[in-house]
Amino acid sequence: MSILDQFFFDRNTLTVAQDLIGCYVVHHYNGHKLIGKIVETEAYLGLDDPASHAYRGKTNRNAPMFGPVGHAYVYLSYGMHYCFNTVARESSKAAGGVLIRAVEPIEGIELMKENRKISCPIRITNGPGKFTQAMGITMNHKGVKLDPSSNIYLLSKDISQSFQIEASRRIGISQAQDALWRFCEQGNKWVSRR
DNA sequence: CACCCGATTATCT
DNA sequence: GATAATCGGGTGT
Repeated sequence: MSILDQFFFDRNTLTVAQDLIGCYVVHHYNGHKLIGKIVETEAYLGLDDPASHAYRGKTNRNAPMFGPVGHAYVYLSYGMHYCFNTVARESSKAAGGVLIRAVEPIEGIELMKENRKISCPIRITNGPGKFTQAMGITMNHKGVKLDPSSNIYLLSKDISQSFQIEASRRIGISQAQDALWRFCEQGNKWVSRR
């Protein structure tokens, strides 16, 4: 497995969103190593995607989506939950990112459970605000480079693993609802809805 | 399982 | 004042 670098993220946002399925989020956190396998993503484009935070241009909130690829865009959702995106787009585009919607816990599950303060095991990481809370991702990560020097980074998928990717409509949006820009590992029980 | 609703705050109208 | 890339607890079927 190798660290995903700028060359991985410097591609079409939809391509990256699909390629991220099966890859790993690693967070070195309070002396622990937390790892989750990505099982669900959504692509958000730039000025051409009405559902994207970047649609109306650059603001203080969405600035990372217009910044260098391979960095994190974290925002506060509904006043209480953090959502984590990787900035990804081809160089001709102004903005773009991939929302990580769900991961499968791989390492550090006990700490993830503590962070979530919830008993139902499947609900630890099966949603965009759930997995960030489980893995200790906060607004402190907004704009940081995804690299071991930042304590948060992504690893490539295990090529010995085989799975199908399913495309569907993005969840929770009121604009551009027909685009099939949500990608899930088919049949994985950690996907946010079944 | 389905639907309903309150929590809580940055951003936009 | 309304909305939002959400979540969990409640009630009813």
